[in-house]
Amino acid sequence: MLDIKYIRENKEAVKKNCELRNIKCDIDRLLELDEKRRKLIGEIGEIKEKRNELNEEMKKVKDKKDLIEKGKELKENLEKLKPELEKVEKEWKTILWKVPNVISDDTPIGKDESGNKVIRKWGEIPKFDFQPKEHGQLGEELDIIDIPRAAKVSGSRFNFLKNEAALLEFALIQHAFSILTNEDTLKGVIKEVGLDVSAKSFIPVVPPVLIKPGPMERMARLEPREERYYAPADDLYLIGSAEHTLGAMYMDEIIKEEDLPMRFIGFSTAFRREAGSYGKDTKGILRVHQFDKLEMESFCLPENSIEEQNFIVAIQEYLMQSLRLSYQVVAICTGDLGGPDYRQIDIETWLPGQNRYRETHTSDLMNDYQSRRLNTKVRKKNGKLEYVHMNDATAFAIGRTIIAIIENYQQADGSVVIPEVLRKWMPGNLEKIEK
RNA sequence: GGUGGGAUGGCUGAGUGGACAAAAGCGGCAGUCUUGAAAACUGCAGAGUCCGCAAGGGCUCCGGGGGUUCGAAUCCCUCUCCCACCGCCA
Repeated sequence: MLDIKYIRENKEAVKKNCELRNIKCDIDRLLELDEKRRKLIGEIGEIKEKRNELNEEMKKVKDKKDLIEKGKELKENLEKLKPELEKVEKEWKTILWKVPNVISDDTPIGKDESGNKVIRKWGEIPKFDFQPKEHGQLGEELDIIDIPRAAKVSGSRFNFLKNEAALLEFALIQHAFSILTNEDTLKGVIKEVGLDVSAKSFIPVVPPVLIKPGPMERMARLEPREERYYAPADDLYLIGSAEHTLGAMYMDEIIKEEDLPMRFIGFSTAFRREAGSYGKDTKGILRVHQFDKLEMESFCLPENSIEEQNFIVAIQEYLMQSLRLSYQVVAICTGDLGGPDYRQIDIETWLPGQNRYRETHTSDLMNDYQSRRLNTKVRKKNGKLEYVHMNDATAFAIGRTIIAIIENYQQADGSVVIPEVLRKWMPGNLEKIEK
């Protein structure tokens, strides 16, 4: 959420920001409620002040009868105002939590995803001297992806990853962990793109995949609720990304400045209901209810957060380059940005089976939007407290990365070559997936 | 699932109806001493929110919510989490 003081002082800018982002938010109503709220807080404060004075007197006096009467009267007045404040505050908070984040200067203005801007491309679009197949077909022919049987036992949009596909998943995990936990490798990445950030390595984590509604809401990730799997018997949600539990890890905590940046690389399954995406990407495993993902989460000082995101994107690119997959880096425009985002950058990877780029990575810079809700702060060296800035980003969405590998590395004979860097993580240094 | 014990500031921990924003210790910051550091000594230090240009002042906060009372860290109810033991279990 935004600082209410900021909204008070920048009413028009906040309104315009909502418009740019296609998010409906009644800012006038919010400020009207804000005024009421402050007035009530003042009135209640005055009554309580009187009550406290009365209590002081009470200690000195022997005959307390009159004072107790006075106290009762104050109590009555107080009881009248309390529910009023509660009501106002509830609506106030509901609107306040809906107000989207401000945006970075370099976020493109646009209505919808058509306004997104390609910032750069890497790699050649591969040319085949045969008709390249889609991953679904390849997966079936090679007996590495089984969708029909998954449909039988779990329903649509599920899959069994088998044989080399299952092994590829673990190879990708090992590959990513070996890079992100190695400070020297990270130093190399920083040097190559000329950034000025710490090379501190990422802490590997396997986080919980169920989360309580409170922390989920404070991550600004509970909505859209219809997108979440929910276990009512225990009042828990299944996470849609490791970000949800990783980001909430330090809620209600104060981090020391010298411990920042704090970087995590989490591995977890991600669960998505994909409500409202009927008929979209129904072939293959591009859009599924359950997939495994490696996710980066970073907490840093406010002044470093843009550079931190640039670093994170550089890591994403390094990972994709290591697999020799062609991609484009896309700056997401105002109309397509997630509500909590200050700046969002996606990576889209070339999929020969679809003959186009598809999203494989996203990188969200939230600034203090989440940390203000989560109450995650940093104690600066001068003793002052500030909200930390938070970044989250995909390292590998494993399903989609496997799609990219098998489609880009397919051969005329229907086999798939395994990217060189992954072979050492495959049993027997496997080079090729064959029928 | 059962029984018992807990949750107090950055940390440890005292506090069982008005004296308590809360002892003490550790840690932090500043100073004295020192060539410098350590030690010792002295002093300063919670967070949130509201009013105010500011100086300053008010209110709230002792795990969360509710209640009793003129008044609650303290009494009652409830929830959550933690610890110990038992049971079950990968």
